[in-house]
Amino acid sequence: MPNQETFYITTPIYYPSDNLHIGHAYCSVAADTVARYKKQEGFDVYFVTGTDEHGQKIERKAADKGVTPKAYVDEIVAGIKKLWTLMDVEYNDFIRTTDQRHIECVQREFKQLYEQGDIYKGQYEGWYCTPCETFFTELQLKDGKCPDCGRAVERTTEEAYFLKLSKYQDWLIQYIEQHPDFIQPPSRKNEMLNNFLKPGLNDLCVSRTTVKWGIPVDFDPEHTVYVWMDALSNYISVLGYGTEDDRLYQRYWPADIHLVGKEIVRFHSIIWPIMLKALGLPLPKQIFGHGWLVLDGMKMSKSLGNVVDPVVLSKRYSSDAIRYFLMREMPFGADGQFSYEALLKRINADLANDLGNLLSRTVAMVEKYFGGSIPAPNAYQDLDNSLISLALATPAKVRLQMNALQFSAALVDIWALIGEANRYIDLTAPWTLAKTDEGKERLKTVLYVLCECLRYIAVLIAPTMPQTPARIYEQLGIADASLQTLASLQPFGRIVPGTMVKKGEALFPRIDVEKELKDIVPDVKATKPETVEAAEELPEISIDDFGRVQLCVARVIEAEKVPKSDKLLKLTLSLGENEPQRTVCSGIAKFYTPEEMVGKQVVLVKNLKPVKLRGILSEGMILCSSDKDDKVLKIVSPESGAADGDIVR
RNA sequence: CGCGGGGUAGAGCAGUUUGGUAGCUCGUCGGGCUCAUAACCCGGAGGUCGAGGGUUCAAGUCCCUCCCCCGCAACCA
Repeated sequence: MPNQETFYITTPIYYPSDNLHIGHAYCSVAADTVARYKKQEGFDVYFVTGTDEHGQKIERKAADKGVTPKAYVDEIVAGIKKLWTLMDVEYNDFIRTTDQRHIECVQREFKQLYEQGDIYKGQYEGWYCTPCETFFTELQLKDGKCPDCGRAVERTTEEAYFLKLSKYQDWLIQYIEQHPDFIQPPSRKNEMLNNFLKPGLNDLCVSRTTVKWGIPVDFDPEHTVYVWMDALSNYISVLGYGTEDDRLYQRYWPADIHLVGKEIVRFHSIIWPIMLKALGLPLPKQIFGHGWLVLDGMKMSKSLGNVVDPVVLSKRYSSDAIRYFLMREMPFGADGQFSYEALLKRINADLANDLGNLLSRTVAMVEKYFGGSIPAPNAYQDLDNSLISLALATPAKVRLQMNALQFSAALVDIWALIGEANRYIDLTAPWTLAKTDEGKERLKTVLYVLCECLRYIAVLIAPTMPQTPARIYEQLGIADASLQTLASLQPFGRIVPGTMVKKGEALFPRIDVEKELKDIVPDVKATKPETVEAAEELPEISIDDFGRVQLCVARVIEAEKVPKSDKLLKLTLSLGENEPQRTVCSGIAKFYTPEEMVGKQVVLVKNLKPVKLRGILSEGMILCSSDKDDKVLKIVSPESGAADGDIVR
């Protein structure tokens, strides 16, 4: 055991602000499938999942419910663990960022990095939403407003700690280029290099004073460790890194695979390696970014009301069926379509018709023609040999695909064997053979070969479908565990003749798709809310408030497209003889050409704080009307007769 | 010219590295079989391989140009 090769695989730690949907299940099932496969291959596997429980969103959700954040997440986490049990996701450990072991680990790391100068204290500048008491980055803002409440935000600064990403940038670029397998699939690697690393990294803000629900910086308790530094550390805190008993860490780190969604590849392939490098620790061998399950071409999300609940699905069909579908339907790495129709068709075609029926007809024939006792084969003929050689070749094919995380392709290879076995029955026509004595001798070989193929199939599907193999072995009468391993697939013919089969229930009963679709499918189309959020009403303001906004008439004297921007026009405005001209960038390029803007009179917000947009200083903004979806946009202009510079009120 | 992915039969996809009769699953039509979960097996119909141009004896595959979709980034004062 101590010399056994190890394999450490992780899922992301999920954010328990709500119950998980099928997309999360997809990721965990994939990780579990790999873990099981590697165990089958004889690796000493360690598989970890968990939850990322800190942050404002949870703090607020808990407050809304009138419970403590911990109580709130406890409940969700219990649900998540139940889900994994239900779906046979068999992890070795479940790390919660609220675990004491994790908290201490993060604090130690933080302190070490601070002491060695990789974390320093600076000023964080961001957009602050006062009612929500939250900082947002430029990116998080929605239409320049608070993404949570939709109200205006203001530019503010606070004291914060920063991680020196910039210091390690060149090293990381080189590392990624020298280790082509580090970020997979390759498209993601290119994305990281071109979009983030090569343009240059900004140091990362790793603490907040406004967030309280998090891990305190122990030497400066005003500060809370912020998001990624907290979350990413889970992969080593769960192994006891830095504690007295760090045997797991010693044994399993570095991880073989961090399986993550494509939206967080960035953090795992930039921040995490830099953290580890700074700590002097080895890097994980691979970050694999998988795609999303999309429903009707849209990303699944609560607000769209198109969330698919894995609990409902697993209970209604069987976790094996759902797992099979998830792993079979999408090429891993790319986005995949989810639809109930596709799910049900897969279950019927692949599981009920091909696999289930193959077992059913084989066992039935052994019972009918040989009283349930698997006969000893006679000499193999060409037909037998071609099926046998396919069976023998399949494990290697599967191995190749599984090691590349191509689950779908691996299952296709297994199903090719199933298909050949079904064909074999047709070609050998056992029902005809059974009619003569000579034929019956031949039939012994045919049925033996079929049973043995089914055993192969059961072994090979086990990582994806943990429940089904036992049901196949039971019907085949195979009780010997040593005949249920990958190793037992060499040589062909390990089933002991005389083994008694026993017909059981259908492995996967056929589903009446039409009827089922009517029954189960929540009317996604109907619940897809067109008006997801009604325009939020702003609070009343006084005339004085309004008076603080200085508006005036201005005339466009020059207009040009801002390079590299889809939406911006750079306008030069005249405010009359006595005022200097102003430059304003306006997001109207999709609606107005520069030519048609020149000469137009517009209404300018004169005392707006200037900002740089695309490197151009914009001194004010011009008023426009637009519909809810920003599909229609019209400049607000005074009627003719107004002079440039006139006040608007 | 921001980066990346994609556009192949009604649907979902493979094939593009190393040019050489366009393939798989589902659906559809016809046939076979009766061991089996009305399952299984065989065959047919259905494709200008996003558009245009080029290289070549030969292009889904190589080169150029363009269009469309998606993701990321940027950005909408």
